[in-house]
Amino acid sequence: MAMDARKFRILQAIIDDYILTAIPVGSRTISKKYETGLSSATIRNEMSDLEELGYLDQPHVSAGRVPSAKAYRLYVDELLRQGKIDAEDVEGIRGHFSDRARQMEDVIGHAAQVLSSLTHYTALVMSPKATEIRIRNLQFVPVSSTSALVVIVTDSGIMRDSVIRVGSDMDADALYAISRMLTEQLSGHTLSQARKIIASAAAGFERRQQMLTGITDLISEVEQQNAQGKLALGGTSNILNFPEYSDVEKAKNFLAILEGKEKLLQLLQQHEQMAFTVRIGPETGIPELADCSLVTATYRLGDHNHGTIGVIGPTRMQYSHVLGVLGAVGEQLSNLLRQDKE
Amino acid sequence: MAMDARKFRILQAIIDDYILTAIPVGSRTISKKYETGLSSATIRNEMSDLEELGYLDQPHVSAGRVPSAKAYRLYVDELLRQGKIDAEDVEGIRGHFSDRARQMEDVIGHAAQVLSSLTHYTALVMSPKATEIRIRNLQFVPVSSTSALVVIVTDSGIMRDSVIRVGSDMDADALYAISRMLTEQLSGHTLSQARKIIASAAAGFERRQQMLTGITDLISEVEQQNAQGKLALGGTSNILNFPEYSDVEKAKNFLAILEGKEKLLQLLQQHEQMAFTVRIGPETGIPELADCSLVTATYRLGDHNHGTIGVIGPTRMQYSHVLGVLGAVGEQLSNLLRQDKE
DNA sequence: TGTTAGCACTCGAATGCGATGAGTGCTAAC
DNA sequence: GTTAGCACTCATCGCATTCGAGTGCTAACA
Repeated sequence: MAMDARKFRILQAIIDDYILTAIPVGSRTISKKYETGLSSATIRNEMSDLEELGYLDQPHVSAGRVPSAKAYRLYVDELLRQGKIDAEDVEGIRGHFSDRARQMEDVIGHAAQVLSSLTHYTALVMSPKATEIRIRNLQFVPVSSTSALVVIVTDSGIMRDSVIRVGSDMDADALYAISRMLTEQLSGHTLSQARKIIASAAAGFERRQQMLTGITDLISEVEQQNAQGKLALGGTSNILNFPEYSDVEKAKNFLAILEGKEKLLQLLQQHEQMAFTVRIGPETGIPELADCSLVTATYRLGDHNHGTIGVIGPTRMQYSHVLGVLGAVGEQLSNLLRQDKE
Repeated sequence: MAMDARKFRILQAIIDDYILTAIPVGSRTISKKYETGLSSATIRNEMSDLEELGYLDQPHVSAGRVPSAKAYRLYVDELLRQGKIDAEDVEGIRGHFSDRARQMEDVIGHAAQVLSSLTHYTALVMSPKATEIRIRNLQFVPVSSTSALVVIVTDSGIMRDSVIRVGSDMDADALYAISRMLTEQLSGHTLSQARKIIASAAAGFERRQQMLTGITDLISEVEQQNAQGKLALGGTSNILNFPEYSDVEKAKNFLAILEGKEKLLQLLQQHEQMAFTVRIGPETGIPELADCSLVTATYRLGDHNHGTIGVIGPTRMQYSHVLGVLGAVGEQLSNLLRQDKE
């Protein structure tokens, strides 16, 4: 016995129904609500087969059937193969982004909000992660007589600043001169190259030791932050809208995972650079998310930089809709950031 | 009939017990667990009086009594009056803060984590809010040929940056010259003064219109952000550990309030500059937090700046402990930031 | 050979009911 | 003023019962 077209149609109907209602679906429901020209008895036989094939589970004998992770996998693969993704009103989504949000951080936070309100699931937005960042400019801004703010601008448009101590003999003009010199030296180099350059130059400037280590520290920080990206969440409490999380214990575990962002970052990083990634239940590799699915998409920012947006919800997720929204939001985000860079 | 010393002692015992167990406390419990030399019958009479006075509620006739908001208020006022606040191991807390966290944002996020893990409630940390900020330095950093990053440093040490467009005729040196000029003009002035100065100067520089509005926009943004402060949360899912929030519907409302931070900010702002503020249940003014309490404390950063830290939990909160932790963390935070400024 | 009607069977969820016991309020005695 | 005693209340628990959605199987049908 193998999977045939009819079995597949019935399975789809079951999944569609279960996604909508979250209650185990019986043979009669399928034969009535979905116009298969088949009686409940026939459906029953097919369902029995589908269960044997591992696509359906039965919570208990007198309940209907529930799709298994394997079933969702098949379902999603088919969606992706056919490109059957809900077309989203891109213009409508653009409206949500109308505000000028300047700081990268605001942008990703905002995107997470939009994404969660459009999908009603929990949204994740990770800031772009560059594979190769080059320094464009480095500048000191006087803060007090003995400290200055170092600002680094990179070609991915990411800026980062930090206060360091400088000698008390450095006035604004001296700082500017150093800024120019360092920019000239470092511009166009990657972060790790820049670190080496400073380290080798340090030999000649014992007096400026503290200042130089401040700069290398900052560069490391930029590298580090960039390596793992910043993560913004939206709609964390949305999960409580779903009956599968009406159990407080489960909800707590879920929320705890969201709070300790490490695992999420790990999860988001291990995806290939595919347009869409769908991880269903056990595929997430996190026991606490065993009955959740994670759908992610990438957006681009220039050639070397890409960020990730995603949605976490129950396995019976409205995949088609979510994929559509992710696609549209990702596109908007790419556009927005492109404009922003200019 | 009025409140006398014995009634008060009994009320305290009831509150203590209820804070610990979360189950309505009966007369027998009090007469046995707490060494009042009184029988349950006497306690019963007193409890009846306390109920009449509005300090106790009775969920139903055959259950014990539960303290009312009014009772907690009395209890907390007494704690504060007597200074009966759990001494906290300040050294231990300092250990949590050992990492050098440079950006203000990291600091407040970190503080929220520490606070929530020490109290097991949900923690709020608001960044310092200055009543009067003066500009210390304003500088442009070239980003591309037509855009630059404006960095504003204020006397409260807060920096904010934003990208603005500049004419293509502005090279690094020209930008530096303008930076110097503007810094000279604006340094020492408050943000609103600075806005006016720029506006009046704009008349002579029609060509630089775009650039100048960019700057005033940024100043407004700093003002705005500063007026309401940044808010970090910690331990949002902690609330689910308490039986009063085992009802998913209530938990959802609570978490939704946390997510839409506006109401929280409002709440945190309306406190006087007192060492501690305790708002119990209805006193929060937010229906969704009707059975929560909010305890806040302030920390200082220089003379004009103060930030707020706080904890939200069920009304039966371990007030004494929370007040102790808030005091200690606030102190640590003040120290940390003082060092940071130097 | 595939489909369907019919029917017995299963088992979770809902309902009803009495027992239990924690806790109260009241009264009367100390 | 305090306390022992007692009747009373009412949420909770355990248990039996009913209800019904859904199944699997068999036999008849196209």
